[in-house]
Amino acid sequence: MTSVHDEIGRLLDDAGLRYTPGRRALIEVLARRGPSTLPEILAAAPGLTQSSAYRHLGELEAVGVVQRVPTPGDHTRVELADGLTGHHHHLVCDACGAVIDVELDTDLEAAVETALARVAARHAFVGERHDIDLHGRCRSCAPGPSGAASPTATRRRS
Amino acid sequence: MTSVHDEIGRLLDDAGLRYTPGRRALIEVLARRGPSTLPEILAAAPGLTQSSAYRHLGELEAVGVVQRVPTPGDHTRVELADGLTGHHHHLVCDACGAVIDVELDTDLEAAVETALARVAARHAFVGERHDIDLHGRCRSCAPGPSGAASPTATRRRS
DNA sequence: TTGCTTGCAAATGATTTGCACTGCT
DNA sequence: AGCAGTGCAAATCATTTGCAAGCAA
Repeated sequence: MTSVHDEIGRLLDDAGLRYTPGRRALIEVLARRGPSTLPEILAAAPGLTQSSAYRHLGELEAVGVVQRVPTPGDHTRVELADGLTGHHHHLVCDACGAVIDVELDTDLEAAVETALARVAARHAFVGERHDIDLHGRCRSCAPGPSGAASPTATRRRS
Repeated sequence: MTSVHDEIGRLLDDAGLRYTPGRRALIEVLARRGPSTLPEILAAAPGLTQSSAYRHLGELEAVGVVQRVPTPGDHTRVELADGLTGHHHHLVCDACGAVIDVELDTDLEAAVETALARVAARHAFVGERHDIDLHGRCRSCAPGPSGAASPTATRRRS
């Protein structure tokens, strides 16, 4: 596989940036764990500094390699951009902040796309990308049987 | 109209809170302007203090009267909860942060709901509420003819 | 060498909170 | 009296940024 790395390398290069080991480490963490917060990224990538990680995310977002995932909680969550991983949506746990990637039926996507285009036009709004996410409780945070275990944390300051 | 205010008053009362003029002012601003940031709320509601406004939003959110709207930018945007205004979605301008409320076709909503329920089940996820939003450029921020005017501001720190 | 990288420490700025006081009930 | 509301000022904490040193082209 001419893997995603080549693609990323090219995107960075086009912007006059280098695909350094630091950035690569960050990307690999995102590829491995999916939507993550900065603390999570730092924990998964020993050697990365907080400031550098933030800086990298900013650059990578600008270049279109990573994108923010809207979630509750104090930390911004980021993931590899749709363009690299394929279009998908999210199941967001409002209790622990966890995010699960999911894909929807093509026909449905098309229907949503069409409907949004219609309302957008009505407001002279130029649409670029749609988000669809389901908020609720993940397996670990849901009440009842299954996992009454400990949520992965990440709540608001209380 | 037994207006939304009664409903809100009841919700607050159930939580042992009072529907004070300060809270009412905040609600009225949201009802009037739709999704707003705290600075916008303060500007529209003379007499409200920043700390009180933040506190009110926290309580009102907990009681289910207001909800956060996921948007880019530094300030959290809030609006009256779906339960009070009717289910709707958003057109989010990534340039100025403006948010426009829109409603989608009932059939489409149902289809999305069904599809999400299916994937949620697959992940033992308990869904509660779905969000659908279209990101792009609002009339004022879109390039080209129409309004090459000044965006309503509100960007990231740059 | 010229410019992109980065670590460290200091700065920013949105949001939260402690405390004291006012006002319902 | 007893508890909720609220302003003010101080505290927090995620995120950003200045600066100086390291490295690749």
